Amino acid sequence: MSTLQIELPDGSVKDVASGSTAYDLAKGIGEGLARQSVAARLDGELIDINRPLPGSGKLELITQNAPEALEIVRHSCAHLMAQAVKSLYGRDVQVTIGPAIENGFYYDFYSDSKKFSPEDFEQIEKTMAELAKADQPITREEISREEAIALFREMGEDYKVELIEDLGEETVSLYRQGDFVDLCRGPHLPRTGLIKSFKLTSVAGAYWRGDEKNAMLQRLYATAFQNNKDLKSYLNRLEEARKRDHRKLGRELDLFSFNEEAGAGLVIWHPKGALLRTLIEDFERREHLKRGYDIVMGPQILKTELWQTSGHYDNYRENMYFTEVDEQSYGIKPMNCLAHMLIFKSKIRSYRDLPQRYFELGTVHRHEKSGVLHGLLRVRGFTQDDAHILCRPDQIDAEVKGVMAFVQDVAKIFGFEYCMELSTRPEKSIGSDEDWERATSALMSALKDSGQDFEVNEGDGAFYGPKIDVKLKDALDREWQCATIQCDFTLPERFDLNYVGADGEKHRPVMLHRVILGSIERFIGVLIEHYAGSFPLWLSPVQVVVLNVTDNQADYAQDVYQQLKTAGIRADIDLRNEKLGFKIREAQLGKVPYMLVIGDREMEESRVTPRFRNGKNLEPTSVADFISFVEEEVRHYR
RNA sequence: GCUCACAUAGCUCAGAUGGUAGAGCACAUCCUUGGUAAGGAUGAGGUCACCGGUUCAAAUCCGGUUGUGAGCUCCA
Repeated sequence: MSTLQIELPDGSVKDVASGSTAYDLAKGIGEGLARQSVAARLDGELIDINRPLPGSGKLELITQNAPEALEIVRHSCAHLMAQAVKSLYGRDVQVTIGPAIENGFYYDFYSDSKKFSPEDFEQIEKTMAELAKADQPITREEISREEAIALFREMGEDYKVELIEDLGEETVSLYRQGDFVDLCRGPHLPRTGLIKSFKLTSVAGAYWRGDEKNAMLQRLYATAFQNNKDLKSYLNRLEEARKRDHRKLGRELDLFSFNEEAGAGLVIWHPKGALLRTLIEDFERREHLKRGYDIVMGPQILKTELWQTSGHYDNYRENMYFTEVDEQSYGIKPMNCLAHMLIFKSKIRSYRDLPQRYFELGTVHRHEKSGVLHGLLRVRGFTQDDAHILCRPDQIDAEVKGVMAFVQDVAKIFGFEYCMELSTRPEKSIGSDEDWERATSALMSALKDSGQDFEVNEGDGAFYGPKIDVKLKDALDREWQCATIQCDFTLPERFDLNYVGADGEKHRPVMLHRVILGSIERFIGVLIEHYAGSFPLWLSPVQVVVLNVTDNQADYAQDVYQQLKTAGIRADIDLRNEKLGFKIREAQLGKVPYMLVIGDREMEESRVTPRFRNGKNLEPTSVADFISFVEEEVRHYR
């Protein structure tokens, strides 16, 4: 029998007999290690702990608590769930696929008789627990493609048969536990007994292979962890996230609402929400003017012919709203670029005038599919902090970098973590290969120079050009695209934009579309969850509320309130005939940063006692000092 | 758009098997003048999302529409 040379992480090399498993090797080092190991990594590739080592190489044992083990636990748990479902429903349900995902795993089932509902979860979980407790060995085997097809066809698993047929491999691997067998690449845990902490979380529809033309499957979502403590802390985190859901906080803080009669996906901003939005918009105008942008404004509707010129009519029509008056069709704008093009075109431009940076808080309407609407994060009418930069090709680099610096400054002010992605040419697109190539490499080089890590999404660009996306995370760890920088060689062409170069000839400018916050609506949605509704002082719709202890201080409280209002501070006053504790509770629930408590003591000394929303009282202070304090905080975006 | 689920007072929710509705909070009035997260009493509020059907009778059963939620697909 031949031997394999296995190098361990400490650098030592062991000779093992061919046919040995990583488990055997671990056992040779120590019983405890063997028991703790759930898988191994041979030359970077994960393999089962009890699979004969396929060759010589560097071996690393993955122990139960290693981060890589979690994915294996979840994948094996997906099989366990499928086994439980099959044992409960037999041939009424067909298995398809079940991978591990970011916070757990899912398994898609097909059935025309069984409809899963959360009421089924308990029984499935119970069966899973029994199967786990039985500590069934999980074994791997390799069989030929024909044998596998015959096997799954015999079992009535049509989806598995289709998978194998499309796989194009001569042999496939199967995993068995008890009477359950699944087509799988692995790796898996050696025994079901290693699965200890799991919970089904939801059921939803999903298309077979993600294609809406295919059959609708039922997806059971679940999660699994290495121990109950981790599972519990994950479930708590979900609970916390639900508490800061912007849809819930939006109602509780009276920021905005939606109305069935007005229409889905159309935000109705209440006074406090509209004020918050105004604060953000004012911030945006200041920041843009500071950075050399010009504020412009375009109309809400433009003739349909113009949308044909731009290509939107051909590529984006199904998302647009149209209206007709006096036999003239108009498109309600889904993007702001058209008017900006017309501004550029309104006179002859010299190369010396470039770049032109047109900024607009542009309200757009897009007919999003009904099923995708989601609070403020996905709506049909929204306002973008949109700008179009028209520049010479040699200016692209500097402009893209300028935008990225802008994004970074703003993300810092709001305290967001973000990640960047580069999206390349999609199938449905306009423009020449050369233009796409040029635009893509311009964005790529700006990204590389910025030193930011980024991912590349092939084929995910806009139809008119490649883009850099910046994504922020919401409370449920979902990523939302906010900032985006899109390079566009096409629209200037279509609109025949040009400028006079140093050589006296006409040249084509390049256009950059970019947003910093993206949609103000979406940004505010993410912002609400980010701050859990407790906005920093500079953004709080109500910054200060004046609270009197008894009617006796009403006049003085009014006077304080007036001083605050005069100083431009967003103040409220609560003179109601209620106890101080009650007023504080209300201000607290309203997440007002500062409460100014005024009783007889304060009145006599012409002072106020500020209370911060974390419950801490500040020293009694004069109104003038408090005002300067607030102004200083606001100046620093705190 | 697709799958599944849901829609009862401003909000959060009760209302087996069909017999025209209830709680807490919020709101109003009165009492209470109380120093850091809920003082007390009384009262007002709903054509049970909308349209149609079954039935002697529908919040309850059926169909459709609208809206919402979880996903899928698609996007700021």
